[in-house]
Amino acid sequence: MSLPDVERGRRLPPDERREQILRCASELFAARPYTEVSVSEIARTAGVARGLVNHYFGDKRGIYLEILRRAVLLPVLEDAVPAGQLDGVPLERRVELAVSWFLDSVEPHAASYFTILGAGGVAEDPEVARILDEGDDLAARRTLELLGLDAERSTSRAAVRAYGGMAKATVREWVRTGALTREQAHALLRDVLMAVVATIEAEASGHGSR
Amino acid sequence: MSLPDVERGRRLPPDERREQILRCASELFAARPYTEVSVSEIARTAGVARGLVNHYFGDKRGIYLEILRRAVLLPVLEDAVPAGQLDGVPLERRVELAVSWFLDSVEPHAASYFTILGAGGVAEDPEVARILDEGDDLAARRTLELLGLDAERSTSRAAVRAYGGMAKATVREWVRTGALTREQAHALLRDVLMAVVATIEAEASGHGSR
DNA sequence: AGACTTGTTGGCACTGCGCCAACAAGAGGG
DNA sequence: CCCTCTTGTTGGCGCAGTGCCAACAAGTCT
Repeated sequence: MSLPDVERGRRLPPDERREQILRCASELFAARPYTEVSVSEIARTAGVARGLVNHYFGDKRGIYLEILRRAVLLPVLEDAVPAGQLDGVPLERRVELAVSWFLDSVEPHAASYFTILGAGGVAEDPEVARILDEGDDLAARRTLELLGLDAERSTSRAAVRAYGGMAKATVREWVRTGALTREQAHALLRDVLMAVVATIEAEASGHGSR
Repeated sequence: MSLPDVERGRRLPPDERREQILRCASELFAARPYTEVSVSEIARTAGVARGLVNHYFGDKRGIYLEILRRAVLLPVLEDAVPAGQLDGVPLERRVELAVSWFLDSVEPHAASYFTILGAGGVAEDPEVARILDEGDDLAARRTLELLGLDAERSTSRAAVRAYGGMAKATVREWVRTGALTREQAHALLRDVLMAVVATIEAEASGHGSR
């Protein structure tokens, strides 16, 4: 499992060391919930003294937050669909694209994603909530842009953020439970996103206010 | 905040004592996340020795699980709509009822609910996951029954469980963030549930298999 | 009132965390 | 090539929180 500790005491440039510890910790947090991963274990895995982890991240929570931040933003940021070449594309096709994009980008990390997010312990921490919200909001903006809707309307974003809750739950049903196939998950998310768009547009035109 | 410790050492029948500790712990867990609540604090609040909490619940996780179980099942079990008197009611009206029922039953506990559950809604502890799944599945069954659909089709339940993810997220946008009004939340959930029903029915008739 | 049941207590041993003073790896000047 | 200075790194200390258990005593039964 662990090699005979590659060269203890070896000096590394701070960035590298930081990154190395972060990688090790990331794997551990992806495999086991927050409380069951000890700082000692992170240090041991990284071949480093316990104190060094605290030195770089201050706090166990600190290193967790950094990992969480990456895990949340990573699927959002990677290969977003270029918004330029979508001018003539009809709404229904855009919805299809949004769903496919989401399922594709989530699939590889899905397993570990839930473990990191689950975090039985610190789930409610306001800082954690902030990071999660940030990720959800960014994803909502991307989605609205891809759909050609106004990403600045706060109620629209709220609706899409809420939709995000279903998107995650659907992935869960697909990847974890296996209760849905990818095709079923896709169909469900597609149909529902169409309904969300319809509701958003009704809200926007019908009541007219921001 | 805390009274001058009502009668220490007083003997109570196990059920009562257990219930009392549970109530105190429940309030604490509703106000602050798991890690930040100590067994000592639970004991102090209940006016009881630390050891007694362990005696009744074995384990800090043990008492948390019991509270979680209640928090998850409570909104599901309370005043479910009597399924008998729904024979002539059209689907759209049933959907309205389902959404109202959900929002009504969740509203009072919403604030503490999210603290106990945590932000993401997905916990990693297998036991925690089991409890959450159980609650979601029960809610999905109730919803399907209320809608007059087959609650035994596993894909239907999966779809409604996924919808539950959006329902929770929507409540979050309404109660916590304030980004949606109750009316907007209602409209959104109603329209989306209609779409989910449509997808379920298409899946059920179109591909026909269980 | 005495003895017995059992709800209750408080301290012990252990684990994991954050901190910090001392250490030494490696670069740079003489 | 050695000495020095910077700073990445170490390991142990004190503390907090947990689970356990043997002693204790409240209340009951005879």
